[in-house]
Amino acid sequence: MTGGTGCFLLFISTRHKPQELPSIMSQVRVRFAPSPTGFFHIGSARTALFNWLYARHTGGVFVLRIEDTDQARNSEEFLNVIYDSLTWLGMTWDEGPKVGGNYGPYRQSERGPIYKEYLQKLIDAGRAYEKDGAVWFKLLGDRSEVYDDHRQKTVTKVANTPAVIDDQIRGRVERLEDEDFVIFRSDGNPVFHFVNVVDDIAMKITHVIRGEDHLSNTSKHVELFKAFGVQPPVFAHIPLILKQNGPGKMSKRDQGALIEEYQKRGYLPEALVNFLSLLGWSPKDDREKMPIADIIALFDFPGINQSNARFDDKKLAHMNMAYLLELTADVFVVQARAYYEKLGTPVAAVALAADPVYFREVLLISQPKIKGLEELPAYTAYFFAEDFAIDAKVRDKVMGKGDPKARLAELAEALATADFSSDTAIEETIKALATAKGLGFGDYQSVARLAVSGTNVGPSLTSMFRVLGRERVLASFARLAA
RNA sequence: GUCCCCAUCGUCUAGCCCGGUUAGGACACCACCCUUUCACGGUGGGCACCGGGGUUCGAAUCCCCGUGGGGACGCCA
Repeated sequence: MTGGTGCFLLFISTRHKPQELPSIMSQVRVRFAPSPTGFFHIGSARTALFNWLYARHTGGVFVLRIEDTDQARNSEEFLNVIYDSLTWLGMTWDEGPKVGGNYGPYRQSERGPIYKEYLQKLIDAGRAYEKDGAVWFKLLGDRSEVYDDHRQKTVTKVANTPAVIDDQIRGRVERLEDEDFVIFRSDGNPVFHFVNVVDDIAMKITHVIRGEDHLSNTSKHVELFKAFGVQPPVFAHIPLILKQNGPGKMSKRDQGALIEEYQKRGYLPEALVNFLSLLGWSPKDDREKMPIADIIALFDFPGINQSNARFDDKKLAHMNMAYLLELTADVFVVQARAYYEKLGTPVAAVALAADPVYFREVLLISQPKIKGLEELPAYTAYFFAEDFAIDAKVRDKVMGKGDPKARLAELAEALATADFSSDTAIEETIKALATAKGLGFGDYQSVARLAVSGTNVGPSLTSMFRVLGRERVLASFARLAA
């Protein structure tokens, strides 16, 4: 699924005119560089997605790099969550852990010698010095002492080296002053700013697409690139995702923030990806639900917004329903069974133990009615239990109007000899009965539905009858009448 | 506090760059239609250019200032 060529890219990829785009003639190389310090959340997934989409759009390479330089905060568990979530969402990486590549290793904890080598370059150039046991990067320019209210101490600002970022989304961003910063900790481990830049150089990254929270780091990174004598990559700082309620950006602790939660709840990855792609990006026409191939074809920097987007779980649920609705019967059943298997609850176990053909029918008559797979167990529970509960409120309402017991008796008589082989056959039976009695379908429906399901919502009544079969339908009638 | 980014319905957004639109779509909400409940679908409705100054015949659109929102300010990433 390749999109434009290098030439095409030059033409369309700029909001502001870039001076020189590095590596513009060669293949695009982007990277997603998560740190395994917490569960994989919506914001990370969206950053990964935009990188992945850009790689696929340009026919470039999507690199996965693990930024695990902070030994104290990393864990293998979180690493696996990252792999699993990316895979589940369909974002396969071309280079990185598990798949390899020419610029490995792809875990920073394994790249010590490379960092030492690059550090030596800075030392040789007189751009690194030691202080308090750590190694600092030395900025060029006029230095002045300033009292910092936030940190409540005097700091040294370095000016006269305006770092210019030519951002694909923000335009030209300039920073007049900065401070020297640590690149190697006193424990000998390198720090984010340093490894991030070194690896982008070593891995020949051409475009850095990341959250806007990194925009204020970028001047530091640009200075580092310059110190190494390397043209910085193209930067694209994408808007952040704000939490649904309350102030601030979405974080791992927020409701609905974790990708694995959606996986557990049976959301379709295609729906989640489609929804995520629309958070901060627009195809500019009125299309929203789109196959991934179309998103890839249309995705590019000019379509990315500058303002932050607030997460909306209702819209995600709607997107999920739209995808669910168009699954073929076979795929839907496979997905639903997988969901039940992972669920592992008693209710799920009962359903899975039932006759597969029966289970399949139950699923299929429910498919057009539900918003998500997670509704299924409660929605269909009565299909798998003889003694399902009767909703008291619904019963009082239904049984309090007209003569429902008489209707039930009439319907039982008619169904005793009726054809149960198809929905239409059952429908004809009920309609004939209603006509004969001078009544409507609705007069029989509510009480019959209450009898077979214990509630007032569910699949089409005739479908339920067909799937349940005559015996169970009549038994439930008798139970309600008793 | 300092620095940086941003600003169209409640929310996601189109329109802004290249001033003239009944400011469009989607989610959510309301009503009606369809209908065998509930959904789906259809039709219609309410709902927005943050404020103030400019520039201009004319500003959602260009400029400035406010205000508001977001981010960064770690030997975290």
